[in-house]
Amino acid sequence: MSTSNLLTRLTAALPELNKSEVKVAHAILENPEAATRSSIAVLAAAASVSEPSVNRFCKRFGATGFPDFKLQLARSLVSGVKYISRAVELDDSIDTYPRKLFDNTISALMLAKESLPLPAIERVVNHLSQARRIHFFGLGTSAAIAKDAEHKFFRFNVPVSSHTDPLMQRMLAASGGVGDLFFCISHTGRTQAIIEAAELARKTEATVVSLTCEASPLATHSHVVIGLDNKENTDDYLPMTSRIVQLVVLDVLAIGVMLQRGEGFLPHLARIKASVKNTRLPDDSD
Amino acid sequence: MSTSNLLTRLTAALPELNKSEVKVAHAILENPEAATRSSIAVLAAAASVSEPSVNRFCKRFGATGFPDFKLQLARSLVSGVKYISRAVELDDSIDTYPRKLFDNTISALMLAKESLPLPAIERVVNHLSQARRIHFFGLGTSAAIAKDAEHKFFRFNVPVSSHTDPLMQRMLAASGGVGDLFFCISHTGRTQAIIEAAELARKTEATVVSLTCEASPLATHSHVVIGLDNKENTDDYLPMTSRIVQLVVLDVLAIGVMLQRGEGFLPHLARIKASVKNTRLPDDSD
DNA sequence: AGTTTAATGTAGTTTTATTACAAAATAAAC
DNA sequence: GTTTATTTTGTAATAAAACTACATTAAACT
Repeated sequence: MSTSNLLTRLTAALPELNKSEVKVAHAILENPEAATRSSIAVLAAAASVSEPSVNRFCKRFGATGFPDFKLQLARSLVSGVKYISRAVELDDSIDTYPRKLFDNTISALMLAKESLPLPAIERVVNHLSQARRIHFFGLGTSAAIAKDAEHKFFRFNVPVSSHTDPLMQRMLAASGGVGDLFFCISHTGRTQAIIEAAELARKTEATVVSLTCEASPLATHSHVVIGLDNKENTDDYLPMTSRIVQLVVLDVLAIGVMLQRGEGFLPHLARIKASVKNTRLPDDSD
Repeated sequence: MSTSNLLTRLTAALPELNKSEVKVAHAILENPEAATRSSIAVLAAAASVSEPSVNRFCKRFGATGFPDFKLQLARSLVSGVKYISRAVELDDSIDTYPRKLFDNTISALMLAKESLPLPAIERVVNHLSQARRIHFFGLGTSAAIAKDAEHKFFRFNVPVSSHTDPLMQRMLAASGGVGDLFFCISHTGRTQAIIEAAELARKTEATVVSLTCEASPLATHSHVVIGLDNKENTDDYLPMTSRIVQLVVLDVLAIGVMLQRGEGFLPHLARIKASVKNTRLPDDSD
């Protein structure tokens, strides 16, 4: 049984559906709660399609029929994610847009979880734990992600740096050698500065890894690619969900490296954590 | 509608039911999952009662009929596994830990969504959109969050900066005036350097806002606090889910400001987006 | 035991869902 | 640009499921 949220799947599949199926999907997304209580006739009318179209729609999504589909839908709604794909509107209020945003992020994560490129992740974890130096490259929004990655990976006893200056990136890339790992982060995979840095690094003995969108120019210049197919609405002006997914993927990589280090490594992490204690006021719980 | 679990109600009501109703209840409790997928005929047979008995049973429990009852039952069955938090273990493999991590992040977001401090968010949005200068302060992991916030808020036509240097933070804080907004980010709310910066800023005419954990020292030094009660296991050595929640809250704030600016502001965002285009390779979709 | 009341089942009706097939629309080939 | 194949959608008939009215049985009380 699929563990992912049915509403998420519905939204994700939207572009691959035919006309009447899209109508049905919209009718359901419009008011999922009501859909669980409607008969097939009512829903068909709401979507202005025939009843068999609704039935076919249900089967397409793995249900045995309409009643079974309603059941799955009801289950999905319990998880609390109701505002799938419903973009924030200009007339949204404080009572709606915060939850919508959380829901959108949650469903982006659910979707990403289903299509995680595990083999690529595994290979990158191996590269990361064997690297003698790690360089995180990112520009724009990805700069913050690179910075975050630096903060996480320095704990693994490897020299780590993050760079947002294209010149710096080029120079470092050109001087890469065996054991150097260049980790390029780009939402689009089309940012020229990053691509050029990756190209330069590829001419050396260094390893080039990228976290970007599948089948992009950056991807072709990398040894290993963690491809996240990004359905984010780029009309939204503010990059949001894609960034969160990337951050969680970096968390996954960090945990992967930690697990490779094994139990013997935990005291080291504990020491790092203890080192921060002095900078904090005492806590009742500690 | 009753929020309590249907299965619990079923068990509780058991002694007050008639013979055939008890049979039905037992048949359902025997295998609730199967019951949600059975027809009234199948369930009646399983309980060795007539179909109308099953129907009456359903109505007795507040349902409009058998299908509605099944829906409620399906809902009850998932509610138990709502916020599963599965810790990563040392013997986890590539097939388990990435999904666990995503699940943990997802449930952290679901949890946060339920207890969003909406009034505080609203007030902070007002402060942000009225501010003449915004300064994001963060140290350690929160430094990356501050950087991310900077990237998001500079789009609103306000001077924004993020600072990770405690000295810089103190100097800026001390020289704050009317219209200055100091936004302090700290997971624990106990990092001394940040608290001191907040104290300094409070002595000026500036506004101090913090995104931190409720009832912490930093919180007491702020005009407005967005408090996220953080259940993150700090034994995990790597800060993860709390950070994501903070980022999404910042997304919420950014959207909030955007909504206040209204429709007339969208062209401005479009211009910023267009300005990045030249740095990218052409895309087939554009 | 007889009567009343409640509980359960039977059979028929209505609603709901599915299937088989035909019409329409779209895409491909000539 | 027409014809042919393919896909998509709808119509109508069928089957399944749920519900209702009523009959029957069982239990409770006089």
